[in-house]
Amino acid sequence: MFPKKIFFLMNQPMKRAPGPRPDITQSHALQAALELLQTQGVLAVTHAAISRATGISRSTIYRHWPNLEDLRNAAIARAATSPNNEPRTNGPLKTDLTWILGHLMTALNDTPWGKIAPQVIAVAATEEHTRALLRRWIEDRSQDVKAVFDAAAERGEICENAPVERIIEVAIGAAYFRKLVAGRQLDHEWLDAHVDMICGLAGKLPQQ
Amino acid sequence: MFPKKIFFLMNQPMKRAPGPRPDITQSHALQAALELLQTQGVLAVTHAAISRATGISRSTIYRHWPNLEDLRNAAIARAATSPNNEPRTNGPLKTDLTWILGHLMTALNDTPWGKIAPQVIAVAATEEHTRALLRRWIEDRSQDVKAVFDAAAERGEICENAPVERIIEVAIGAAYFRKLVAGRQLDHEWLDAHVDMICGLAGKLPQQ
DNA sequence: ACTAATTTGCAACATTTTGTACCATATTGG
DNA sequence: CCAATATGGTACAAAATGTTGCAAATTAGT
Repeated sequence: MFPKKIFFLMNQPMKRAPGPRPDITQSHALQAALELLQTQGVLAVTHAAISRATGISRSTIYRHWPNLEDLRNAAIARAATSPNNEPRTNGPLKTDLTWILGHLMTALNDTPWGKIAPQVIAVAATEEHTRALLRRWIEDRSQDVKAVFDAAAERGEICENAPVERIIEVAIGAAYFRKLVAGRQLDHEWLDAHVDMICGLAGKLPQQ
Repeated sequence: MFPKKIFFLMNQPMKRAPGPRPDITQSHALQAALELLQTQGVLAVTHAAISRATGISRSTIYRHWPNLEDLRNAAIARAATSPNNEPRTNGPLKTDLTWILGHLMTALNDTPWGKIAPQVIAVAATEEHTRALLRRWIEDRSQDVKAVFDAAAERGEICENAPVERIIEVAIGAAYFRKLVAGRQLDHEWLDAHVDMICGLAGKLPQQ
């Protein structure tokens, strides 16, 4: 509030700055966009559709996002907000991996991201911002897993020359593929077997 | 030609069956659709766009595919025609795997499928035919890899209780993820390391 | 060559989607 | 109460999306 007084002293007429009203609108509209994205794909995310779903007038939606691309990007950006799942790095590798990959499993099973990711990946092929967003998401998840491996290495639990980067790629990639491409289920049985597999990779395989 | 004579003998007036002209049109149009799909995504595949690209009149395109969904499905179906890459099952596991996963790599790097797959995966989320198509493609690739593993098992090269299904999922899934989601490159260096990794999984890992 | 069947291109039109402009009203901070 | 902004509504423009009817070109069979 105070900074406004500074402006008040300037010679410019300088609008007296009536605070913007709390934009429940934007939040409400994006929520609807998110649901459309999940249930009917990117193509369904439309100014008109959101207007119908929320009761907010079409012209208002246009004011917030002047064109389709902006609107869809906004919806996607909202969906891609990473849930910060702090990796645990105390226990043995297997325990830590189960924890962090369990989080990944949950994200794919029970959050909007799981349903939206395919759409995001497709849009990323032709749209710059979405590509950056996706890259960021992947990077974040990779870092989580890497932290686990680094800690394990510190404790001497894994082979020195294990190709950690590749192993991370496999650990995350297999989950993505199974769930999003092949359409198969991620459950605890899968998780246990997957973690075992990954642990096996890190422990042995002398690079040959 | 002869069967028509049979119809000629029937009492019905029965159209005299002038053969349809060779539909270069359909083929030409789909080719353009494919290119649009690759370069600009599903959204760009439009009757008007194809008309502009090919010179074929808009109404003709509409005659072949009465609406957008049909048109896009046709373009996708054309892209998803599997190149039948006969797996080799003679040599040692490592050699066979390099062969078949090399084919997968090539498909993702150098064929339309590599660029289109993300679009297909996204559409599959809401469209039945596309989902079936994708499922089929995955199934075909999995069978190729499975044939290699089965032969290796026959020769006693892999562990009895190795989780072959999961290993296949990892072998293919990692490639997909690396290329299509993470946007990283698939090259021979990657292939060699990947095959080593997969071989390691099949050979050891006594299930614990 | 002639005929019948079919495909194509063209133009005109209807409908929906997408986007813009303006104005009256409601809401907000001071 | 005032000034500034957000909203809702209507009207409109432009493009995308389909539809229809007709003349011309193409094709297979006779």
